[in-house]
Amino acid sequence: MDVCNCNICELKDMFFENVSKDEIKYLCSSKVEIPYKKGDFIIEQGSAIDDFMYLKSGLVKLYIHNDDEREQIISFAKPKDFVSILSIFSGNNYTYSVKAVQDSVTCNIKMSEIRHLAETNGKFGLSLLQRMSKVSDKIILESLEVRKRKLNGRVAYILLFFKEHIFNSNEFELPVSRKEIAEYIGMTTENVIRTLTEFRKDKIIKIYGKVIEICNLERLESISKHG
Amino acid sequence: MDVCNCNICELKDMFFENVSKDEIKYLCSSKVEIPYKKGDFIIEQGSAIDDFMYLKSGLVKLYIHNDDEREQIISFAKPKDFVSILSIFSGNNYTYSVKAVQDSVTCNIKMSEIRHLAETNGKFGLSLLQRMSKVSDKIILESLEVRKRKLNGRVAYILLFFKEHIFNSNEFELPVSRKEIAEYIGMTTENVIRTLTEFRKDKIIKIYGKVIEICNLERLESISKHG
DNA sequence: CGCGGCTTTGATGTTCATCAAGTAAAGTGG
DNA sequence: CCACTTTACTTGATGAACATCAAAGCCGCG
Repeated sequence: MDVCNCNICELKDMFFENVSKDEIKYLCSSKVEIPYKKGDFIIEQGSAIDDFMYLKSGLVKLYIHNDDEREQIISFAKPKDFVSILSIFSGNNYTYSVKAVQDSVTCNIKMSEIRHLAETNGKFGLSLLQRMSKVSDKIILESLEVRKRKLNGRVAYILLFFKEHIFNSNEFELPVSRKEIAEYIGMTTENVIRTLTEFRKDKIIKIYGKVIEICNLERLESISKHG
Repeated sequence: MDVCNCNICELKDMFFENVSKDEIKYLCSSKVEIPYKKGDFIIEQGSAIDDFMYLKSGLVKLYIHNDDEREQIISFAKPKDFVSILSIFSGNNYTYSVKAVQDSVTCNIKMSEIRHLAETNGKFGLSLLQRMSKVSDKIILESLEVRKRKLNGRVAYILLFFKEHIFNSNEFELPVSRKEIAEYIGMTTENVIRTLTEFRKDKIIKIYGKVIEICNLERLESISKHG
């Protein structure tokens, strides 16, 4: 697609099916790619919503910064996911922060242009609605999944989440700290560690620092399901 | 607006600003109003998504039916809220159930027509996106609010929720059972009751069966904030 | 090298779910 | 309309699950 100088942009495939070459050109001419290092802020809670952001590579966390220094992780976004989700069509400022947990690259398009395109091209608007809807759904349903589990079930759940949705392997390097796991599943760091240790003692996983190897997948799945 | 035989339909005001009279006529000609009695199913989890539903009056709960007979309440919808939210643009079947907790009336429009209108009228599509986005936001942020609290904070939170968002009064009849409160805030029925009793003993509220009177609003707000 | 953040383990106490048992209220069928 | 069944509500006792506090080792980074 030489209408766009971005050779690996999946946006086209994903939800621009109904967008003409001219429209893609229009969007792409203004798009900006921004690289981030691990730990960099991508979005700071409270800042103005100017861009529509999409993750090209890496891994980021979406989280809320509470008054009492406690952070709550809402969700992780992986390549091809939207980074701008909550609020972007309904508010002027971000209600959450986004930080890179791995080196990442975002693709940014001005919100005004997305809005304009949605207004003038209904099919595009509808695809956008579908995508946004899917993202919100996933977050809400995942949050209910986490909530109904006890601690060990939650830890098993997030390990399987990384295995299945991020790394596709039984062995992987945890991209997040124990503290961040705790902030995602709503528990304390100490208890996350204790649970991991328990899994190790029960020979369900092996732990080499940040690297986790799942040894007994069935047990882990069973714990995730039934506690 | 005599283009529509429905004299109190707020849809027009809310997100049909950019819709022509002909288009409103088109939508309204096919719309159906359905009354429900308290306890009636409005949507059953798993059923096909055919209609876009909007609550005209009453109060409903959106919830997930888990395998183990445990229900998790996702959210309550009040008049002018959308009843169809999750999945409706991204899936074919409902991932949740909706039940009337008070006598209610919904206004239903065929999804195919909403889709068609969104496709042909970009401004309408964009308003719809805004509304849907706002709903998802609210659910996600509320769920984080609940999650970060301890039991007494959660009970205080839901009492304030009813006071502020549903009844606008310090005295109201709880529209839900203790069990349903428990299913919403993720605790057991017994502990919800115990907490209410505690609030009563501390003279923060008065309880007459289903009727709650908030006597010490500041205390209740303080508990909701700081536990 | 030393500081700060992450990790780990243990001890302790609080919070909460579970079990049990009884009362009250509300729907059901004769 | 009343006996009957079911569902909602309430209280207490118990133990499990979990947070908190404390202390120490580890690791990366300036």
